[in-house]
Parts: sequence; C-alpha cells; structure tokens
Amino acid sequence: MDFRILKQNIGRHVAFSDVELEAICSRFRSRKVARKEFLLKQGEVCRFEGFVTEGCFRLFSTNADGVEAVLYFAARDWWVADIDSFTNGAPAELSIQAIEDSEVLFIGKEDKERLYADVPKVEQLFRIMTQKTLVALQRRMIRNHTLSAEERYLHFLSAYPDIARRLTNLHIASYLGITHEFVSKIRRRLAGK
Amino acid sequence: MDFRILKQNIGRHVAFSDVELEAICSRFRSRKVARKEFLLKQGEVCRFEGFVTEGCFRLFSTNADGVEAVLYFAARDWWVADIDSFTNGAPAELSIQAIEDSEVLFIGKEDKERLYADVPKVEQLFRIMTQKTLVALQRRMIRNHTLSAEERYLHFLSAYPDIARRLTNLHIASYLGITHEFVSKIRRRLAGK
DNA sequence: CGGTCTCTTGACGGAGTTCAAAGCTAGTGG
DNA sequence: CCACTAGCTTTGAACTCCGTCAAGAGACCG
Repeated sequence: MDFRILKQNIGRHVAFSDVELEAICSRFRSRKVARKEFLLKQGEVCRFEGFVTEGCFRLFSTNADGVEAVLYFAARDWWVADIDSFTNGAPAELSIQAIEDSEVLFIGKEDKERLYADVPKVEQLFRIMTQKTLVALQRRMIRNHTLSAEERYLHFLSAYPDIARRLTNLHIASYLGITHEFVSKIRRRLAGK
Repeated sequence: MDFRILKQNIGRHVAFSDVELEAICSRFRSRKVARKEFLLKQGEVCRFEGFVTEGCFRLFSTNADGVEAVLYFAARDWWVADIDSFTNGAPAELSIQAIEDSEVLFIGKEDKERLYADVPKVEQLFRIMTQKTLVALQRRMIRNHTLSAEERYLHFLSAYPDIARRLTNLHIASYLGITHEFVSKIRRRLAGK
C-alpha cells in the first residue's frame, strides 16, 4: 500500500498537514487490477473514484455501432472515474479498463462524504483538481479544432511520451479520433525525414 | 441590476439560504457590454469571473495563423472566464467578445476570496459547477470523435436552439471545427429533405 | 508450433477544405 | 427614401486529408 504518490499528488494542489494527509489516505483502499480487467463498464453505476499508483488504464465510451472513443489514458499519478455516474448515480457513459497489470487506490461515496466532513479543505482540493482537468480538456478541444491528425499525434507523443510508449496504435488512434491505419501512415511519413 | 437569474442559477447546484444568496450577490457588480466589445483579449490577464444576464458572448482562441476556434457560446445563465488565467494570473488563452449588446455580473479575485471566507459552501458551489462543465465537455469531446460534421451540426441546433438562432454560420462553423462554406452545404443538404 | 492480435501497405472513395465569384441582406449616411 | 457599403451566405470546381476495405507480414503467448 504505497500512499506516497497519492500524498505527493494531493500536495501539488493544496497544502495539507501530515495529520490531514493521513486522514485522507485512511479513507482509500488499495486494489490490484489485472490487464484487460474492467474497473467499470459502461451502463453500470460508478461507485468509486480511483487514483492509479501502478500500471495504466483507458477510459473510453462505446457508441451504438460498437465504435470505441478513448477519452483519456490514466497511468500512475492520474485519477479515474465516471464523474457524473459517481456523483449522481447515473449509468456510466464510460468504461475503465486496465491496459497493463495495475494498482489503484479507491474511495467510495460514503467515505468521500466523511472525508469532506473530517477535512473541509478537501472540498477545495477537488475543486482545484477538477478545474485543472477542465482547463486541460479545453485546450485539447481547441487543439482538435486547429491541428491536423499528424500534428495531434506529435503533440500527444511529446506531451505524454511515457504513456505513448506503452500504447498500441489502436489505442492512440482512438484517442486522437482517427483510424489506426492512418496512424500507421503518419508514422511512415515521419520516418522518412 | 437583476440578480434573480444569478440566484436561480446558483440554487440549481447548491441550496443556500436567502441571507447567503444576498451575501453572494453583494460581491458581484453589473456591467453592460456593447456588441463586438471584448470582455477579455487573449494574452491579457483575466481579472474576473462573469455571469451573463443578457445578450450573448463567444469564447474563442486565435492561433498563430489568425484562425479562431470557438470554445463555447455564453448566453443568459452562462458563466464566462478564462479559468486558468483568472486563478493563476497566467496570460489568457481565450478572448471573450460580445456577439450582441449584453450585460454581465462579474466578480474579481479578492471579492471571490472574501466570498469563500464569508460563505464556505461557495467552495462546494464552484466545485459542483466546474464538475458539471467538465462532464459536458467530456461528452462533447466524445461526440467530436464519433459524429460527422452534419450530425454535430444537428446536435448543436437541438441542444441550443435559442443560441443557435442568433449565430452566424461563421460562428457555428468555428464552434463545430469546420468551415462556414461546409456549414452552408450541410444546410442545403438538410433543406432537400 | 498455431492462433490471436497488431502493424503495414495499397487502391479506392468520400467527407470536408480551399479558393474564387456572385448574390443577399442589413445597416448607415446623405 | 435611395445609394452604398460591409458583412454574411451560397455555389461550384479542384483538391487533400483521412476513412474503408482487403490482404499480408510480423509479433507475441499459450
């Protein structure tokens, strides 16, 4: 049970005392997830928020035709959840699947409520984290509207080199919103330089 | 100075007493903004969060080639700000321009800090609002990866009919990430049905 | 080995862009 | 009330980027 990464992650957003950090961590439980195993399946209710301490996940949505769209990848130091489903009990629009053998620290709804009560500053923590996530997604949205597939591919590689190295073209394509065949063609073009 | 809309908007997310609502509203100031006027220009620091009570704005980013990408439109009952610039003082990546003669209630950083101190539940309010915005943007990201331009156009019309009616094809195109000529061609296709 | 999954390649097609021209408003000032 | 302009919309032809389909070549794992 390695809570150091979680503490560092939290400390990057809001300053907590050691006592508070312990109080926060004590609400989380650890869980191992095997490669290809699902933490959450679209349509279920998401009963946790998770923090990845090892491995890597993909969060994706499957449409009526069975086509998957990856919303993002979550390696060590990332959070995973279907926010709307977790907070409102709605059926999840996302599936969360391990790409590698992984390990997650997770917290349920009741424990999170108690956490808000025990350590009020946690409210601020999640506000700030959500805000940063929103800003990052806004930037990505704008990139998607102004960059070509090749530029988006290069940006992804340079922004997340450690994650990209572990992914198949299929996954990267699904994240970029293009076909894996075209990813292959982009790679060839780039190789010839 | 019509604070009713603001109170209703806030009340939809978190329950406040009348006293608290007054305390919140007292921190906001009203301002009229003429059509085509800028509330914020890319590169400046965003010194406010705004709530639109009348009219309509566009929030967009201009890239090195001068191409504009609309992030979203904000009519009555929407919030406007460059979040990252407002909270961290970074140069804004967004411009905010009035599309019509408009009216905004805005709050500066110091007043917002005081508000957090006066009414702690406001922290929760902004966490929840940010969360809902994030979820909506996640859904839009997935739609952009799975729907065609025509489907995205139709979705926009049905999701925001009142806003869409007031926009030019140029604005809609920039929001959808396509050219305004193609919007025109989509409309023709749809008319022939 | 043998099967499954991934990557590459190519021919073809279609969705969306670019560029240029012309017609349509709607506001503006005389 | 008309004339003028500036901005918006439409249209078409040529072009590009990217998707689809199909096939084959690795690569990995039991």
